[in-house]
Amino acid sequence: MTALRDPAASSPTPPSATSAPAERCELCEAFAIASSSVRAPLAAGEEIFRQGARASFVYRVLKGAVISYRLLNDGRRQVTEFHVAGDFLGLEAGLEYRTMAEALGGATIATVRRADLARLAAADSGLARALWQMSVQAFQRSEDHAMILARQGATERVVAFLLDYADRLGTPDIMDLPMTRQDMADHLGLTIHTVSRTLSQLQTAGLIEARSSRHVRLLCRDLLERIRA
Amino acid sequence: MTALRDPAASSPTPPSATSAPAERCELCEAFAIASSSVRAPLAAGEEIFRQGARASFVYRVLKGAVISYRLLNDGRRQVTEFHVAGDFLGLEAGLEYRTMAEALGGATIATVRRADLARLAAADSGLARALWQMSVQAFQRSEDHAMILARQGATERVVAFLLDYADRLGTPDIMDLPMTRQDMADHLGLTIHTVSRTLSQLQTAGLIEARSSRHVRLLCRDLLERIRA
DNA sequence: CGGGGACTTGAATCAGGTCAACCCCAGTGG
DNA sequence: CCACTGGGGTTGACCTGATTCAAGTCCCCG
Repeated sequence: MTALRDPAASSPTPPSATSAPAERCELCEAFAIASSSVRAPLAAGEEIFRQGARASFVYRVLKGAVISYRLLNDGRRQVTEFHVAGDFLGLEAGLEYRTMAEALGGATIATVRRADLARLAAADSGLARALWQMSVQAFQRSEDHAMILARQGATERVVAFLLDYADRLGTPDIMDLPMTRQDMADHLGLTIHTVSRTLSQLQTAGLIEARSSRHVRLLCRDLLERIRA
Repeated sequence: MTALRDPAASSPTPPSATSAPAERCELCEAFAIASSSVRAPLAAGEEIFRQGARASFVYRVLKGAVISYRLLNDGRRQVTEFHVAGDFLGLEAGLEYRTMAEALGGATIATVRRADLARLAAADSGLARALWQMSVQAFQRSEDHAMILARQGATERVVAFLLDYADRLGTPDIMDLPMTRQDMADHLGLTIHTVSRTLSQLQTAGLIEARSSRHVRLLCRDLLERIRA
């Protein structure tokens, strides 16, 4: 299915991208050891993998951001995660990818064959453990998210999203939001209208400042933290 | 919070419980090999482990059911999962348990030291893989649940719960619900009232039959499946 | 300049929460 | 044996907050 774009697209990008944090290094090493290729920057909306396709590759975001979402049979979609530089994708899949993944903004990603990773893991119990930990982390993130969806109101959801996203970016006070309001809404279980309204209210309340609709500044982090509960 | 009740309550139960399904056998074997102990049947509400405690053990439900939930700082709780015979608990934890776990009805559980499991897994890449797969499954269940919480209405949530629970029990048409309405509500992100009302509506619609409040019969599985979307 | 997509905002609507009353039943103690 | 109590459950009336419907604005790009 997935029209994987020409895999050896060349364009020899400098191997050291700016921002990728240095943790999770068992896996980073594996990415270095296994025949990893770096794809040219992807255009916004460009597909990385497709829900239901055989999960043959694992990816890492080097630059930019990636959205992953599931398509429901009734046509709606649920955005399960936004991935930023340093994050891995596709690790938690079984045989098939359970989500679609596509680039937001001009993302750059690295690719590793799942089979290569599995081969390395069979020999290296440390790597196996690291892979396991990645899934545990994904699970815990998902549970945290479920908790927000189950019990929190619109304001809490939006604030939780902003704080969480900021944290993953290294807690900048001002940040760029590469996703649309619709993407946020589909992530938070709200409508685009409610998200928009809520952001407006946060701004008039003086908690955030929106220089433009995609550019937000967090003003009172402590107050925001308190809203998150 | 909940006082731990006398741990060695005795009452030597027959070791072969009825229902535990035979899949996931790498892990079952590990349970057999590692110094596994079987606890006497637990009374309803009896604590298995506590949120925040060091995760030294992994458990398997042999009989009955177990509820696990998280306590929020504002005092509310989110029920993350109901575990039935055959299910494992505590595998997906990091260093500490992220949830409370306690027995519903008279559950029997087996216990294995985490350290023993880790030791076995370091030597046996098949077991390591099985452990990893368990976390992946937990993750996927959590994501499915998040999807329901994000987008579905009360009816869909309750129906999804009934069908899912029935599936885990081996898809019986009639089943016993060992949890309270409050437990269901805290799992589904609803109030006890809405759960109760919804069940009543499902009954008057002829989709289920409630012999008593804890005893439900699913009448039109196909219709119910359709509601689940 | 004109068109379209992303975003915002107001008014009406409705699903689920809140408040409150009530039932049912198992224990318990007089 | 029965009255009392308390927890679980059901149900109605009302209220609130998010969705829906419907305009509108902003801005990028041709």
